Amino acid sequence: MTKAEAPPASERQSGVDRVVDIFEELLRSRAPVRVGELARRLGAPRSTLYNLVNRLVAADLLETTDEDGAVFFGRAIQLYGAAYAQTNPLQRRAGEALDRLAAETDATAQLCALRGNKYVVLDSRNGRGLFRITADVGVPVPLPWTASGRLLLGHLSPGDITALIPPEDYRLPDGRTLAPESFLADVARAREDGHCVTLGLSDRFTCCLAAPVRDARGRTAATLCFVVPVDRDEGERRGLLDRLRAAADALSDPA
Amino acid sequence: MTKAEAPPASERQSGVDRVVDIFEELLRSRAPVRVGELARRLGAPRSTLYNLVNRLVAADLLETTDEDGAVFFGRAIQLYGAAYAQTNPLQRRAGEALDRLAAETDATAQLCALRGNKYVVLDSRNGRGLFRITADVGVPVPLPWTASGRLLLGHLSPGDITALIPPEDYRLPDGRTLAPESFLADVARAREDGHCVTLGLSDRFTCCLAAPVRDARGRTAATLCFVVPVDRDEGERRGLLDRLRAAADALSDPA
DNA sequence: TCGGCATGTCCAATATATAAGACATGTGTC
DNA sequence: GACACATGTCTTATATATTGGACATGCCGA
Repeated sequence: MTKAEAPPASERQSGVDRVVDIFEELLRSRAPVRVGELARRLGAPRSTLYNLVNRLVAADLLETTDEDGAVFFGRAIQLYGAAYAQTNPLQRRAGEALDRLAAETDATAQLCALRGNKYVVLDSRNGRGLFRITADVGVPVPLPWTASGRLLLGHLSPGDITALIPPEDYRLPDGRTLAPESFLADVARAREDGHCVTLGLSDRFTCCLAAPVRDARGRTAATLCFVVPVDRDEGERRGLLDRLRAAADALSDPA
Repeated sequence: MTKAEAPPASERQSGVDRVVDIFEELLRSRAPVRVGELARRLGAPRSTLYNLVNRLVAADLLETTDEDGAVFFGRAIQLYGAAYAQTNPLQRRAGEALDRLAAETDATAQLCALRGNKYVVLDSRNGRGLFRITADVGVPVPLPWTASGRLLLGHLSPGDITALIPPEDYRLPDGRTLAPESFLADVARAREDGHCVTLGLSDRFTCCLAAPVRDARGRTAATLCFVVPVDRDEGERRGLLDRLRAAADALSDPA
């Protein structure tokens, strides 16, 4: 879907498709990029990109940074995103749920989903605790690194899962490599349990708790999750998990 | 800039420009729209819009609603918007300031700016008070209806201002019509004072306090504002205004 | 039952947007 | 100074995206 085609693509391409490529590249980069650099990364002609970027800047979908001529997303996109967050039923209701969860528990609460073959945070609220563990919305993360990843794949067969996940994604940030079979077992258990908890997985000091938001067909459309320090005791975790599951169930479509 | 061209435009048009038009129309509409309806509103050929919309849906920039085939912004746009909010210096720092202001005062705090010839809320935090006065991000509002509007026009001459604002925008929601000269005087005074307060302007029961965020040239690039019930006493308002001005000054570029 | 109106897909023709390259200008390195 | 490399603007051609219209289908009301 959002599989980037690398430089090789040297065919004449449609403007809209190029625009999509520009947006995806800017999301990856998370920082302003010069037009020439953008052309290089996309394997696109410079003249084309100048043309497109100028049009997008005029429409306020992109902005040029004052200092150098680098471009990034513009104000219009912010407004479009806000309109989406307010209008999309799941996103809106989840946002309210996150507000409550973060306020009541002082933990970081997030809405997560599958995007391509990665996990992304769609929305997030920081608890008021001292340790503000804050993950970036929209940054792709390997599925095996996360509790939510185990839930989001619940509807896939083991074959589909191994086909989806690139081998390098089993290597955790701390260098350990997860056995694919072990991950498949995690996915199966998460489906059984209806939740998933990881301790010190993506990072030695954090505990992730996740619960599935299901669509009308019972598949995991998204997850709600808490990110807390690992040192919280078993009872606290239990309480957080209960809240999380209740909130996720309330967001789920009726079976 | 974002001046919509109505149906008359029956020339052959570029795909990217059509895409921009689609986005702007969806922002205006704030609800999913059928493709045929979209074509009618934009004065564009149906076949073109089906082509473009299908491409945008595939790229996740748009989503089709399950029930009917209506389309609206998609998840990708949400991620782009979040990347903007996090990366753009003003937007990011303002977001943090809003967090603090809303948390400390239990009022609704907003970041506002000029977009075309209207006022828009760019970002907003609700106070925890009982009266959650919540304005929608991205909805265009006539400039004379707002305190921020008076600050945002500070760098324009009276002639520019009257040229910019359409006559109907002087008519307030309650039916009263504001004299343009009176509005010009308000703008001048707001510039003198370095802030603006309105009581029961856009709505009988709300008080708006606004302070300017200035760019390097001293022009008002945006405003911070509080929205509170009118019944707060003078002293409270004074305190809120002081906080607001301090926060706005901190966001302003060094003169 | 029929007619009117909508959606969504497909096709062929032509106006035009994409692409390639030249050009002027600026900048840092040797 | 000369060189290599970057940016941003223009111009021209040709591959193709946009467009108008036809078509199949479905829904609603008379």
